[in-house]
Amino acid sequence: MTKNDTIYTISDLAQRFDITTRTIRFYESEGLLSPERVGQKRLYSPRDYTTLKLILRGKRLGWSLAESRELIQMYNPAQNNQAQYQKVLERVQESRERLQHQLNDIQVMMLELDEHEDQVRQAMQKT
Amino acid sequence: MTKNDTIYTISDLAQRFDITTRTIRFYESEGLLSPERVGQKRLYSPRDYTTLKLILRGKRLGWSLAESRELIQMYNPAQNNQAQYQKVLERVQESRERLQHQLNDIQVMMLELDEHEDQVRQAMQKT
DNA sequence: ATTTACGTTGACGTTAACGTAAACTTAAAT
DNA sequence: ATTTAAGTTTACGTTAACGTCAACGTAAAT
Repeated sequence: MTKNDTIYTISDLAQRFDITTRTIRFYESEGLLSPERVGQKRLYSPRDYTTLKLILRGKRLGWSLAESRELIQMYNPAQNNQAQYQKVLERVQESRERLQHQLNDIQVMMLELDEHEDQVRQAMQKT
Repeated sequence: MTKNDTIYTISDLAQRFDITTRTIRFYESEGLLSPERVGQKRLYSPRDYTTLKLILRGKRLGWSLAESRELIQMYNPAQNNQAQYQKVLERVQESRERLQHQLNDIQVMMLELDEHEDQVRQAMQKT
């Protein structure tokens, strides 16, 4: 078991993900991140890094911060009994279904783009 | 060439798409729809119907109304010269790339869900 | 004739997701 | 010792995408 103990400052993360520090602090205030503190300063772990990556991926798919928070909590190993585990599995399934729906929407959109490109090309010929 | 001349009232559309009439009027005010008028009343064509479907599909993918408006204009046959056609083709390509990126994000998310489900199931076993 | 149902145009309110600016602290560099 | 750079909290501002009235028009049903 190797432990990756890289540590990021807030501006580190801001640069890497091309967002502002304000955004990162906002996510924390919304309960999506909880970095360590050394005095006043925030210090971010690799775990925080991947959490942030997850949030931004969610944003690109139109997920709200509230939805991403659900996802994050789902990934957090805070469960211990069977009932909790079962709930997590249900949440996983719900997320999968949402993604599947989005995937379908994308395919439809792509088909429409294909058709339209054909039409445009034909119209170009006739000129 | 068969012509589908079905006509919808605003509440027709609202029911079918499970949105409010306010939303439909708002989309019009934002330049996404432009229904016919009979007196004061708005009347929607099959074309308006598919436009609305496109808008809502976009929303499920996190597209802004401004982005959907671009799409809609792209689909509108208002172009006539080669330069215009060429621009449309470029727009089509940009949309495709965005969709492709989103599709990739979805696949990554799904893989992570798979992995996590495995982990949860293993943890359940050990109990 | 008057409910009733559906439509219209303002206009102000709300929420999510930050932006922006002020006032202050702390650590490193000159 | 004091700039300089990065960080902090607090608070008000902004934008997109509608929600929620209010006040009114119109057409069909009783």
